[in-house]
This record gives sequence, C-alpha cells and structure tokens, in this order.
Amino acid sequence: MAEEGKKILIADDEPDILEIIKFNLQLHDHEVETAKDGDQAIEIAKKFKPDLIILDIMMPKKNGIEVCKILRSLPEFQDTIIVFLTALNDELSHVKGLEFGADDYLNKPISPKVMVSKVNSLFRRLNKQEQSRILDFGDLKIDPDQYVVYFKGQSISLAKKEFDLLHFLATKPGRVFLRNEILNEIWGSEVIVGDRTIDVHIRKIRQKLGIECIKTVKGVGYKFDL
Amino acid sequence: MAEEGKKILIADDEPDILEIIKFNLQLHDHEVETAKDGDQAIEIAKKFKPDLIILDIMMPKKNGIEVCKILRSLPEFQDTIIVFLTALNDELSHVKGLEFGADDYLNKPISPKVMVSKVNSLFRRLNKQEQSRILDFGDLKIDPDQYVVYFKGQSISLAKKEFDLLHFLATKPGRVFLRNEILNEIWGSEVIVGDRTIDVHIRKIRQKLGIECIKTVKGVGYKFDL
DNA sequence: CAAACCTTGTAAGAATTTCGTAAAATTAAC
DNA sequence: GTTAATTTTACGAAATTCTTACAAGGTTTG
Repeated sequence: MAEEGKKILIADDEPDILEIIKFNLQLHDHEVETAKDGDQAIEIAKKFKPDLIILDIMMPKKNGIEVCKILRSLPEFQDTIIVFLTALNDELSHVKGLEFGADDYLNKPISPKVMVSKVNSLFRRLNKQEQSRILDFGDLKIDPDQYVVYFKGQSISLAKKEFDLLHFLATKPGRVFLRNEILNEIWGSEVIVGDRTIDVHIRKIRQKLGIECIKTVKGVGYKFDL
Repeated sequence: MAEEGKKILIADDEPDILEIIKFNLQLHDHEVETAKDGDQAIEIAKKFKPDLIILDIMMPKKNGIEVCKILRSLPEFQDTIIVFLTALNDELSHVKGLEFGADDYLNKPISPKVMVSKVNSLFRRLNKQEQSRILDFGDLKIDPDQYVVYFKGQSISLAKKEFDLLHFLATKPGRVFLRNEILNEIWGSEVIVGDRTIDVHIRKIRQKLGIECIKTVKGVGYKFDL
C-alpha cells in the first residue's frame, strides 16, 4: 500500500477502543498517538502535528465537535484530515460533525478492517486533493470508496454492477440517463448486453434498498430521484 | 486555483456555521460577508454587491426563497450566482429553490472542503457560460435533462412523445412549426403516422398542463406561446 | 345563405412498444 | 466444486402511441 508512515491521533475515552485502533493502524506502519479526552486531544495535536485526527464525539472535557472547531480555527490544522467517530443512531452529531469542519465520519462500532481501509482512502484522497466522494442523500449514502450503500445507518451490500449502476445514476440526481448512456458507462462501448439486463439490475437495486430512488422514464431511460 | 478574490455573501442563522464557512472561504482568498437573517441578507447584498450568495432556506425574518425572489427581481442581481443551503430530506424547498431562480443548491450538512470546492466549481461554470438546458418561461419550466416539466413548482410528467413535442415547440417560442416540420423532427422522415396523431399529442399536452401554451394556427401548424 | 369542403378537436379503443418479473443459463469468484 | 453474480430468455402487464370515427368549427363556392 502506498500510504504509510502517516501520523495519526485518536481521541476516545474508551481505552479498549483506543488500544485496538492503535494496534491495527500501527500494523500498517502508521505512527499513532492517543488522547483520552478533548483537552488532551488538542494538546497532543499541537505538538504531534498529525496528518489525521480521529475524534470520538462523546468525550470528557471537550467533545469531538468542540475540539474540531478549535483546531479548524487554527491555520496549521486547515489541511489536517479530521474524522468523527459517531454512535450508529446518532444522526444529529453526525450532521453537526460535517457542518463543523469534519472531512468524514465513521460509524461505531467499527471493525479494524473497515477502519484501516477508511484511513487509507482518506490519505489517498488528501494526496489527490479530492473531496469526499461519498454521495450523501440523507438517509441514503453511497460510498464509492467502500463500495457500500448506507440506508438509515444500515449498510446494504450491492453487487458490483448494481453498485456501479446506482452510483452512476446518483452522480447526477434527477438527470435522466438513456439506456445507451448507461450501457456505455457501466458496460463499456464494446460489450454488448441484452435489453433486459439493465432492468434486471435496476430491479435488484430497488429490491435491496426497499425505496423508490430510481425512477423509470418510459421510452427514455432511468433517473435517480428521491 | 484560478478562481480567487470573489465577493461572497453567506446568510444563515447559525453563527457557528457562518464562522466556519467564512473562515474557510477567506483562506481561499475570497472576500466574505455574512448575514444572520433574510432582511440583513438583502440589505448587505445591495451594498456589498457579491458575486455569489449562499442562502440558508430556513432563516428568521425572510427565508431563503423569499430573499432569492426579491433579489432576482432587481436588475443588478440578475447575473449573481445564488445558491441555496437546504437541510437534507427537504426535497420540497430544493425544488422550489430552483424554481425561484437559484443556480444550485447545497445539501446540509456540508463540510468546508466540499463547500470551497463547490464554490469554485460554480465560478468556473459561470466563466465558461456552462448552463443548464432548462427552458424557463416563469411559471412553466421545461427541463430536457430531467425529462420533466414544472408548472408553478409542480412537476408534471409527460410521456416521451408529448415531452419531445412540447420541448421542440418551446425551443423557438412564438415561431409556428408546420406539421411537416414537426413530423420530421419528432417522428423522423421515414416514419409515417396518420393525420390526427399530432393533434392527439397536442391535446394531451394541453390537458396535462392545464394552460393554453400551444396555439393552433389553422392551416399552418402549431406554435408555443404564453 | 346554404351546401360542400377543409381543418382541427375529441373520445374511445386497438396496436404497439416498453418495461417488470421470474426463472433458467451462463459466467466469474472463491 | 460450490456459491454468488451476471446475463439471457420468455412472457405478461402496463403505458404509450397511433388510428379510427365523428363532432365542431371555419371557409369557400354556387
């Protein structure tokens, strides 16, 4: 993996979680410091100058949002990646989090594997100066980095073609894509697939998501619309 | 980055959000003013003459849509970019937003980085004169990308032929199209359809829209006219 | 002026197209 | 070799599109 030797600060008040995350990130050659409350997080951040800061929302002294606000107001932390750890159903703090200058969020509980992959994709993004590629429609979130769709916090696993299709349509919500455009984008111009293939995939997406987010425009194509 | 030194006005009733957005846009060499309600937004806009105005939908005094309507009615704000901030799930105001002359909308919550990149891409779009293909006749808007017609904010779904026909006529408002021209454009020169076919489609369009926007010119053809 | 003529509007329904669905067949992944 | 993903096939349902037949105007002509 290209992304190594980065400095990462994790702030959480649960020592067990700190240990697990730290251990896993160190395995991937990252340099990790930990903080157990908000004040300590700020203090260490200033000395340690991490590339990435992972902040639990609920912490003693200062909570994650306050820490983020304070750090973001300092010029030296403008380009630091800040990520929030939020409890699953805590939609509110997640919302506030992004408003207050976070770059992304991670839902608790989080497996070490997902954590590591997230962290790496965040670094990749930073290097390329890219913004988050997550398409966020409220209840529905489409994350092309993880190839996962979230609906009301629940992750829904789509097959590759299904995901590609949904993601493609969702890049321009409301816009109708012709069957040809879809074929070209998802299958490529040289591959020839039958007429009903698109329909079948659309059907599976609708089935799995359980909501009408893809609308049919008869005689024209499909569009993503909530 | 090419787009710098623009004047931006942000209106939102949450001071924290104003601060963070302002800070981040200033970092990118934009000149930023803020307003905390609708009335103030209008007042400052008149003095400050911003290139871009970001309006929260939900604001005290006057909401974002009202502010937009008022500003758009003034000649000096015809070419100003106006963007709405909408809470997630608030599809209605999003639709209304575009109805009332906004150029784009941003979903809350929005991270500063996304915000900055959006703002820059908006300026880029303006410079390149990239524009949507929406035909705008006030109450009536025809959007060939969405394949949807809006009448007074209500979206009206037309079948493909109906939409194509309306859109074709509306591309040159007032101009009369001969039946032959219409047949050639919508059906193609090789397809042969009966005499009454056009009439029937015209009828359905009139029925669905509920207004007389297509006028008959007897012995000649049809024209789009409001 | 009225009859014949021409053009368009309207309603109903037939014909056609397009899409959704289930299930089977094929392909790829593990 | 088993499982999952993808594609094809076949068919029915639904929506669209088109035709037909006639009505309602208007215009021309005798």
